[in-house]
Amino acid sequence: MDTKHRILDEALTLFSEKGYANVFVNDIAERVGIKAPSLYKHYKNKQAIFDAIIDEMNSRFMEQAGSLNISGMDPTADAAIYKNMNEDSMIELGKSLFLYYLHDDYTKRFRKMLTIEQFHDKELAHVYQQQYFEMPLSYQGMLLGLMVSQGVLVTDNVPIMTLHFYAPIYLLLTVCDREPEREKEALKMLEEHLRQFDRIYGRTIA
Amino acid sequence: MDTKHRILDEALTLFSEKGYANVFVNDIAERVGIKAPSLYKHYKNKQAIFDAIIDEMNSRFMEQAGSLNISGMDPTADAAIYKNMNEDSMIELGKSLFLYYLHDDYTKRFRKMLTIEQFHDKELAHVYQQQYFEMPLSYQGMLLGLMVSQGVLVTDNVPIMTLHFYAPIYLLLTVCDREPEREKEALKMLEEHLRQFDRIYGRTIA
DNA sequence: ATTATAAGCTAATTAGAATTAGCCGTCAAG
DNA sequence: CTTGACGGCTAATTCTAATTAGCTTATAAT
Repeated sequence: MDTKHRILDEALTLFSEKGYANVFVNDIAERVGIKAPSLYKHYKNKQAIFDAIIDEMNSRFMEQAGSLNISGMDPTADAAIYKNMNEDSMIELGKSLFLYYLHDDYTKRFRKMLTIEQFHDKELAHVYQQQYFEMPLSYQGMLLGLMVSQGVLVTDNVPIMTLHFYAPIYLLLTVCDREPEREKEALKMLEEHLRQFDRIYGRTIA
Repeated sequence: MDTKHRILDEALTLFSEKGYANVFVNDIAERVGIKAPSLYKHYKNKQAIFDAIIDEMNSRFMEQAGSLNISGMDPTADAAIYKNMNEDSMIELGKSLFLYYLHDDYTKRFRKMLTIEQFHDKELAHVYQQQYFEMPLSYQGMLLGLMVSQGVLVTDNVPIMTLHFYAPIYLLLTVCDREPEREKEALKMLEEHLRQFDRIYGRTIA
């Protein structure tokens, strides 16, 4: 990774831990292993570093299509997989999804940074909203909707069912971001949540 | 309200909008209608203002016992009320609870501030966790648990049922904090969530 | 070989914000 | 009435952190 990217990388780490205003260009430079003024050979100023992070993130998200989605592939494929799954493998899938978003380094740091900075400007609030609300709900809604039309799940209100699927995941993710030592506990709740979700909306009741 | 409290009040407003580091003591003073150096007649320094806000909040929470609880009264009383309610009045109750936490000035500003500052130090993370996770889940869990033992609701896993009740409320609250103009939309989802929750766990299925 | 460019460094400079010094008026207690 | 605490003000002061200036080296293209 070249210096220019190292800067973004280290800056993101620091911003996600302390927030933009509490990170000094000096801190960033130190981590990268250069002196602060050298940063200016790569970026116009501190703000430009922040902006570049947002830009990079936007392009990553473009490729990715959906953030908190099931497999990262297209929903039709996901639904096909899901259809033939039993409860246990569904839980495994949910858990590995959760763990991916919890541990994937980039995703995680970016999420924490956005959490801190979301109130700074309207645009960031909107990015957050897209990433952790619109996109997961719409993608997962599509997926779960397919499963409903295939009779795997039963409901007359897919969006709310999707909310019931996703909201606990979101909540548990925020818990782990803030107190990583609760991960085990959160995973246990996640598992029970998925099991219960399956029982409520799944084949059994149908 | 005397100057000392006005300072806390205005500081909280500013901190909740921009975060501690982006607020200058000058901004606070201006809002209060005094000059910056005069602040130091009341508080040792900027950090002391922040600390005083946390302290005040802690004492408010002491009185309050539970944050995102049902009526703010004791759970036994709440459960008694809830038992004799129909779906519509339950939804009304849920909505007014949600709106209280969404609009109550102090609660709202404090929540936003904590959201921004939660990663600064371990202690704040813990306060956040208590307020928006432990307390609501334990209080509401007690309440819903009573309803289960009275046969109003049916489940074999009260904590998860509680998570299913609360997580969507929490998610919708964070949506409105970040984009207040979506309040209407969020309220509609809230209502559907409560209706669906009632159908899933409530009398009908029982 | 020469030169332009990229990327680093040290040493200022600038700018912004927190805090301190020190003065003044008010008012309540003695 | 007078004194001391309270709370306010203006004018420094200090600190910190971002940024700029200007020098140096390495390398790649001409």
